[in-house]
Amino acid sequence: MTSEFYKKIYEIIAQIPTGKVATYGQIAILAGKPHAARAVGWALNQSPPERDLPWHRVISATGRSSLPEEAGRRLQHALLRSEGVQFDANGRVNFDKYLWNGKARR
DNA sequence: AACCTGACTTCGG
DNA sequence: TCCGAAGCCAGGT
Repeated sequence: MTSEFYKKIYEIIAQIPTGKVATYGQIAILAGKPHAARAVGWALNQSPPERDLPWHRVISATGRSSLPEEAGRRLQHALLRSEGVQFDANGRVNFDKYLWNGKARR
């Protein structure tokens, strides 16, 4: 749990700017493990609320929400929409517009 | 240590 | 475009 890997993932996700989204794979790469996309999802699933992580800005490579439950997907959709991220008719995000470039701000 | 599971990704049909 | 199989990682049993 308290591994450096997790901390790194949390660090990275915390850097995703408002109005942008990132994929699990992208985060895995930035964390130093290009093929640990699934582990990233795991980390998020186990992430403590007190971290105040913008988990909703993390979506699958297909541009859709990967949450297992309908309610969760709706919430994520709503949160992103409130930040200005638009979804197309198929419920997918336009990466050309909203994909995070991976650069930390500040 | 082996096996299963999951907020993933990629490739082929 | 959609579906299924295979590959990868960390955790839990």
